[in-house]
This record gives sequence, structure tokens and C-alpha cells, in this order.
Amino acid sequence: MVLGYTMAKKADRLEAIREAHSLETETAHTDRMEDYLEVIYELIKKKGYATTIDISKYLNVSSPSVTKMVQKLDESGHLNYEKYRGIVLTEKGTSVAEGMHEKHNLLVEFLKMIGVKDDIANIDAEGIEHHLHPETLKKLEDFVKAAKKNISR
Amino acid sequence: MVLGYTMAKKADRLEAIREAHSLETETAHTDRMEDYLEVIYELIKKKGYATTIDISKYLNVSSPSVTKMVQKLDESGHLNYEKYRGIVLTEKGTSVAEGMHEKHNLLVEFLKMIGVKDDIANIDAEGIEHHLHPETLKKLEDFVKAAKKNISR
DNA sequence: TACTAATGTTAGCTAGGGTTAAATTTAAAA
DNA sequence: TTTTAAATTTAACCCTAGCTAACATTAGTA
Repeated sequence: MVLGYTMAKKADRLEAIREAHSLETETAHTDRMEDYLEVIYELIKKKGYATTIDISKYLNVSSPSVTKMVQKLDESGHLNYEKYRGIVLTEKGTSVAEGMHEKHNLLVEFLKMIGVKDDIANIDAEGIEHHLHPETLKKLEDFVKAAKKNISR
Repeated sequence: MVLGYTMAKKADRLEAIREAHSLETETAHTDRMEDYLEVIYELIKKKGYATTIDISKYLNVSSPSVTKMVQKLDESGHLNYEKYRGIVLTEKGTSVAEGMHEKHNLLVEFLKMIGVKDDIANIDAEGIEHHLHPETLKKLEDFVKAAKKNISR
């Protein structure tokens, strides 16, 4: 019985990998689109608008890359884009961006909590935030909340 | 002063995003290569060899994709590949794969610890494991160790 | 208002990783 | 041993996202 259990666990590792790579996320948007939306959202929040150059600066890409992605995000309904004029996030785009923002905050909070330095926490959060199951987010949230309570107790 | 601090934090968010996307990782291998190496490693560990079909199955890709990537991993020195004959991981490839394996284990352990269910923990670990700074891994490791001690206390 | 600088966009190309269809090699069965 | 089936590889293609160079538009200054 113990052996059987061990075997099952071993097989699970490969099964788990398979499941992880079979996810039909069907999100209708890519990780990269999320990155752009997040930056656009933060820029608008900070200065009221998001220019091609600023977006390119914060994503470390060229301006033509930005233009291209912005056109794509316009077509997918995440924002409204008028050539040479500007960008406005739609409700859809805002909702995606806010989701990223919250995930990012939660992750940074947690990482700092276990002692990761600010800048590294931010970098890692940026890398991780695309890949978290809602359940994981929920548990992480609970954990952070509980830990905070413990500290203040 | 308080305002100044707040402003700084707001600016930091965008700066953090910028840093995260400017990383010159210079790892000489991509995330996808890591995925393949991990699966190949697990397959070899489990059955002694890794076939094209098995790899394709666990990564949910077609067999031509596997062949192509295996050729690439051969050229990069992560494995030795002989057409129609088989694959042997080199030291370099093994070391990358073992690194992934360990990161994966650590992440799953942590996620389960905070209450994430087994299968989801595995899926998320798979998504996250490419994006963790060594410092973050270290802190996470410390955290898990400490938590374990607490439980058994 | 006219001219120049800055910003934004288009065109054309690259690399990574994926796919299907067709060809090859290996293995198994008659 | 010949024939057939399964596994593997090659060929030819697609898509995402990036880049540089060239072009267009807007804004700022003389």
C-alpha cells in the first residue's frame, strides 16, 4: 500500500506537468497583452494618459512594438485607440489591468513578508502574476491576512 | 514628507515594472527549453528513457515540435541526441533539470502548506518556477523550513 | 505662419516555438 | 524475410512579438 502510494505520487509529477501545459486558458488575451495593459493602466493612473514612448520605456521595447500591440489591444476591445491621438482603456481592459494590479500587490506583499527585498519582490511578482490560479490567489490572500493579524496581535 | 513617500512609491511601481522587463537573464536557455528538460529528466528517471511521443504527450505539443526542440537542446549541449535512437542528458542538461525539479518541489510544498490543492499547486508551480530570483527561492525555503518546524513543535 | 524637433506609425524583416502533411526509419507480425 | 504499422523526422508553413529604417503627424519655436 505504501509502495502503491509512492508510485502514484511519482506518476503524478509527470501528470501534473501535463495538466499544467494543457491548460486551455481561453482567456482571449496573452501574457504580453496583460503586461501592456498593466503599464498603460499605471501610466494613466499616474499622469492621466499613456504615450507610446512612456509605454515603450517601461516595457523596454521599441515604440513600433508598442504601436503594434496597442492596435491589437484596440481590436480585442481592451482599449480604444486613435492614431496619433491617444489611448483609453475600455471596461474590459481596465478590468484585466486591475486584476494584474491586485495580483501584483498581493504577491509583493507576501514576498516582502517572507523577507524578499523590495526590488526583487517587484521583479518576481511581475514574472509570476500571469500564472496563478484563482484558488492559489485566494489562499495566498488568506495567508497574508492571517499573518498580518498575527503580527499586530 | 508623507506625500513625498507616497509619490515615490507610486513611481516605483512603474520603475519596478521596467526593471522586471529589462532583465538580461543571459541564461543561454529559454523557459521552454527548461520545460522540455524537466520532462525529459522526469521521464528518464521514471522509465529509463524519454521518447519523442512521451515528451510530446506531457508537454501537449506535437512530435515534430519535440524533435525540433531536442535538436536545439543537442546543439546547446544540454543533451546528446541521436536521430531515431534516443536522448541522453548531459551534465549541463541534468543540472538545469534538477534545478527545475527542486524549484518545483519547493513551490508545491509551499502552496500545499497554505492550503492549495495538490493538482492546482502542481499546475501553478509549473507556471511560476521559471520566474524566481535566487533570493526569493532562498527566503521561500527558509519560510517552509520554519513552518515545518513550527508544526512539529 | 513656417520650419524643425519630437513623437508616432508603417513596412519589412527576424527568432522562437508551434502545426500539418509527407517522407524515413524502426519494430512487429505474417 | 517480407510486409505493415508505429514512431520519428523533415519540409513547409503559421503566429506572436520583437527590431530597424523610413515615413507621417503633431507640437513648439523662430
